Amino acid sequence: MADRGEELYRQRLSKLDRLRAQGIDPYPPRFHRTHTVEEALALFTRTEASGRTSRRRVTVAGRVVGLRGMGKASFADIRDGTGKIQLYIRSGDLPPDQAAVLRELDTGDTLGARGTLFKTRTGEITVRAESLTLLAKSLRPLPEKWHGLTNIETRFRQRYLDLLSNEGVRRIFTARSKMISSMRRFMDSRGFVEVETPMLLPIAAGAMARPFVTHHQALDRDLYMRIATELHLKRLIVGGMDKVYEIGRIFRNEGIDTKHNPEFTTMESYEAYADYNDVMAMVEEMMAFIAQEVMETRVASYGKHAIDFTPPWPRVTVRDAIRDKSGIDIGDPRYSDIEALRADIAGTGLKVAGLSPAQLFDKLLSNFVEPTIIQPTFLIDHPVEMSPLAKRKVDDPRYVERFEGFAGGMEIANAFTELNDPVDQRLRFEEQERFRLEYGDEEVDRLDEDYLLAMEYGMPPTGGLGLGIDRLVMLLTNQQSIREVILFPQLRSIEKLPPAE
RNA sequence: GAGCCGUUAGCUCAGCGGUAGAGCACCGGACUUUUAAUCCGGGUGUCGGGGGUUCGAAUCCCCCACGGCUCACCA
Repeated sequence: MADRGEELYRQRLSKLDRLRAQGIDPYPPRFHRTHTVEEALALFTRTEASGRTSRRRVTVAGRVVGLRGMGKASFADIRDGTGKIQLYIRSGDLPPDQAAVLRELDTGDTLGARGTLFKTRTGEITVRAESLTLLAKSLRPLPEKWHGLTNIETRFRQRYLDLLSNEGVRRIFTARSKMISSMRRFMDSRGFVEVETPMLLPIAAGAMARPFVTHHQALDRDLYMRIATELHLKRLIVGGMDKVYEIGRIFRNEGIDTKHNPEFTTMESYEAYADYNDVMAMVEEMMAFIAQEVMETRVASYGKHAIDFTPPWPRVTVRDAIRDKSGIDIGDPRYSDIEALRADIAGTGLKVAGLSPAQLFDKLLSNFVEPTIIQPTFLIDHPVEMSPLAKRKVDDPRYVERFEGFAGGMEIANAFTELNDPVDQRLRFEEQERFRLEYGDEEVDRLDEDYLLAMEYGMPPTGGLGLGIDRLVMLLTNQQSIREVILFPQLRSIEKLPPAE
């Protein structure tokens, strides 16, 4: 970056020199303001309303985002985290030793100002500055004030510029923060205990995904970044922590697109003596609660749609949904031979060569069903092959007690009545390992002996939940790309190539 | 991983085979209630990188990098 904007950069460096020559520290260590911008504006409004004529004195600070010189007077707009206020600066009002501050001032600088509040002829609340303190000189120009910063790559690579110039971006991340707080309040109020479990693991299990590999030098062994928090949370259920949840980052070594980032945030919860019906009811309530608290409505605008989170959400079995949308009944006895199912799916034009049974079911769901689900809906009772950690249905062991919550065409929740039969669990993991060998499916779940050991001590009947927070934020802030709701989304690094010979 | 589109000044963009442009920003000057301040003067550039075609390339062709969209994989 140092080779760009060289001219502007040099100009500002020489301003630093001139300031220091005047005895002004362009980066002083501290500055105490008496009011935030928001507080200063409120103070004036209150004073004015009470009919008092005395002018209130404030000290405010912020980044200079606008500068209008008028000869011996200047107007500067400064912005802090709470808002924007105008300064009216008459050079004659300033102490002589501050003349250089005004003379060398640029947009982008951080400035402190003391002065009295008044309203200009055009009705804007303004601080008439008696004293200016330069707090941090900026050496780089801000993005253009009118069009702002729109280049998507720059917005993500230099997110601070995006946040400075695009008001809506700040709102998205404020909403994200509020949603997570709101979710915590909801879980805490129901007696859940928030916990933290390891991110570096000897085996990446608990979900179907390809993991990142890393290496521990002292142990001299490879470790994996977690792909889910599931298995550790269930160990805590075994240990008698009956209601636990974790909000945290997980990592999946897969493609990047508008709905996927390699690291993303989930909330997983496990509740002893609950089943998937209880969890479904909790998810409905939680989503409506968060939407109401953060957006002050249960109906979110998403693209052309209005998504209504009000409970109860429709419940549709996976079998019915697939049959209605694709005409294929995965419960047909003919499909006990998986090749018959493969042939029929191929008949719809989808590519199915080499796919495992779980991948075939997923293909049907993701192509025929998921994109059509706009309003919040629970798809329930998945085939056992897709769900190695879920308990089988008592009346039909080909299916499990599982649900996925969909809205806006995206999966946002995945939950089941947890499998607590250690013998069946071992068989399921072994079946997954067979799928891995037979179909080369790197994304099947992995056998985790340490987890099986925990199960063998006995886990009570438990309802578990995984919820994608990034996608939830997308839905509630009306964003079509996951990169818009992650402050620093993954991008390729720019590597400078040496000049060709 | 594949296809399509894009990359020009600090920012937002035009130019698409014949001397590199505009607005904002920036620099110099005028201006004591402006607010996209205004007025006068100034263009600050490896046209993403490399190679090729051509008398001549920002412009046409090829390769590469990065980004966006669609698809594939996934949540």
